[in-house]
Amino acid sequence: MSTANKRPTIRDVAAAAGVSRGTVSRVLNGGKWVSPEAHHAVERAIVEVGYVANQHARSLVTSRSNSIAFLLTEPQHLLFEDPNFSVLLRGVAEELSGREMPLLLMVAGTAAERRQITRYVAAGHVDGVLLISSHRGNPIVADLIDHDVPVVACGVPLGFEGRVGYVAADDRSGAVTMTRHLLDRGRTRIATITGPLDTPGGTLRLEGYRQTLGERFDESLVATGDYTRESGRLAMTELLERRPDLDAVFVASDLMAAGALAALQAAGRSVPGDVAVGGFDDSGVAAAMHPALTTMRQPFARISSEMVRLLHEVINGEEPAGITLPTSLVERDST
Amino acid sequence: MSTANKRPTIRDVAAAAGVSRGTVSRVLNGGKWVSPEAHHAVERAIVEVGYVANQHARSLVTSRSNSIAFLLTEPQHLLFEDPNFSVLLRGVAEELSGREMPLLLMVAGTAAERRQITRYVAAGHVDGVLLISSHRGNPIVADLIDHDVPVVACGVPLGFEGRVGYVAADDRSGAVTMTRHLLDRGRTRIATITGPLDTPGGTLRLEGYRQTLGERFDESLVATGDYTRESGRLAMTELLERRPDLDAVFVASDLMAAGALAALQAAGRSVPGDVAVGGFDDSGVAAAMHPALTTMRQPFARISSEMVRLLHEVINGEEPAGITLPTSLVERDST
DNA sequence: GGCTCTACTGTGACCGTGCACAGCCGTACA
DNA sequence: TGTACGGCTGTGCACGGTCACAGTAGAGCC
Repeated sequence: MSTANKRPTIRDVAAAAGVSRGTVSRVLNGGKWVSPEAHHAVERAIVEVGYVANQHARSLVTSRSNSIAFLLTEPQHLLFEDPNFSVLLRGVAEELSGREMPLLLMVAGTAAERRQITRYVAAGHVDGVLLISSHRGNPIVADLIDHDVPVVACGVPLGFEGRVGYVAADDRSGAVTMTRHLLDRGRTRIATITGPLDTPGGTLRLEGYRQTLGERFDESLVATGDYTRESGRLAMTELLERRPDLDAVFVASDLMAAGALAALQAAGRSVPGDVAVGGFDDSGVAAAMHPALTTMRQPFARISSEMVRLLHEVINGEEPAGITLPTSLVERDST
Repeated sequence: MSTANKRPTIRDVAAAAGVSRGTVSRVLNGGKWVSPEAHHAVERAIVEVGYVANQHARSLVTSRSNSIAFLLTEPQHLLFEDPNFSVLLRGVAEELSGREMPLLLMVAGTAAERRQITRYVAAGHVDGVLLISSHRGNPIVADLIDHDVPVVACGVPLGFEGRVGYVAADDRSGAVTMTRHLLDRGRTRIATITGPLDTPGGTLRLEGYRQTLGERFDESLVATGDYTRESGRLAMTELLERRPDLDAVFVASDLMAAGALAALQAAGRSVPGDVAVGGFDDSGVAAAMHPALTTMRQPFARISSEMVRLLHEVINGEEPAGITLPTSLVERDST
């Protein structure tokens, strides 16, 4: 429309259909208590005048924004490097596009951003928040809880269990599966590179590993990274120094596994000949590595859709639930 | 607030400050024509009652949403794999958080999504669109132009030049710089792996390469990929078959360069000994490769902020401009 | 015929802002 | 003293919807 005509309103539709505003509104919201003829006339009028509902007017009276936020609270280098965020974001966007609900992206890196976002969200500008936050006791989570904002987290929200809903992969049993897999391959000195221990992926995957090894667990085979590629490289180097006899390593993320692989190759160890390497996530990098990485697949698509579904439940007044989804072993060439 | 109190409105602020709604509104929108005492009283009252403006009510009367959209039109595998999108997205989000403007993420993968997004955007639910679209003649761009939606594209919008604003890295001269760099290194049989030729990064970088080689340009040294890692691997394999004597390759993206590197290593060629490899983007993968990749750095942070700035200009009625930003050579170990 | 009940329709109030307009007051100037 | 004017303030209306409520019409029953 290059003409400066105003956008058609519900009144224009009503006039075109020969009914009242109320009837049009009823058709728009489910169409109950509307006669078939009126229903039909309204629908024809809508396409005829090219009507699109004004979301602001609607939100003003319903005090529902019909939008949700995707809130990132990790330092920015992780967003850059870690493909999991992108995958989740894409999954959520896709899930929401079907419901005609826009997704607002917010990044709470600094304390100032955190305050601003809390204000904005608490003011009711979004109906709920999908939270990507892994570190224990993240203050923005407390802020959101204080303001009664519906929240669903990705991964167990350490320090806020029971107070916010979450969707998580089963980190512990995934680690059990991978550790068993390495044992089955005949490995006896299995090391691990964990994520930060104040994150669920860090602590739960370590627990699964420890629980599987039982008596054989040995502190000297444990190193900790921060989910970056570089930290994986450093941790692997450290492990090789400390325990040159290790013959396998379970790395708590694919990206760190990529770093570990580089360290192993730099040290002249063959994979999987000398050392078997198992990852976690099955993110895009896993299959592209050389050798291709055996890893635990997280069901990201399902995590996305469950997060959206659960958030809608919470928005509609349900108590926040916790959903744990199974992971699966993807065998490739590194074990 | 666990109490069910309603959110404070502009009337509550007016009452608390002992002035009228109009005065509060004036303070909120610039504060002109307000006495210092009134101004001060209103500001105190705002924090006292914890007032946050209702964006929906505001949008309803101003018919401005105070939000913009980040619109992705590429097939989803690119979003997964290509880190450039994430970097841009992060940059834009950061730029906007300073302006207290939310960013809506939309993905137009299918034709249905495209129609839905066009409807939504044309209905005025966002003030403007930051467009990530590279392929020539993308239909959604035509849709947006038809509906007079303010648009700023990332990269020259082939087929719509002059009709939408854009911010782009100087692809052509970046390619010239890299090709010259390879010549300076004493290479004489320099191949190239281009992006799709209906994208600016594909065609302009090829032009810069061709222009620099002049007489020495040879069709048999050109192969085309689609910006994915795998396509880089395939193109490199093809080039090696066709021209086993090549001693350098300029790859139009880092991700394809990663694939090319894998193909070279698989073929037993040393880098940079036998073959020098130059990339484009300086995305996260460049420094992590072995050997670390020499590449042309795109100024992503600046591209983000210029896109936001330019979009605001267009929203405010300025004619859409085109901004071209310089790239810079980052020398590492692959050349 | 009067009553109730169901299925549907129209009307007016209201959501929380911005904005045009009118009004007020004090000062400067004729 | 009257008048014009600039700085500041309050009020009514509009934005485009939803929702509660009242109202209508027909069917079924006594």
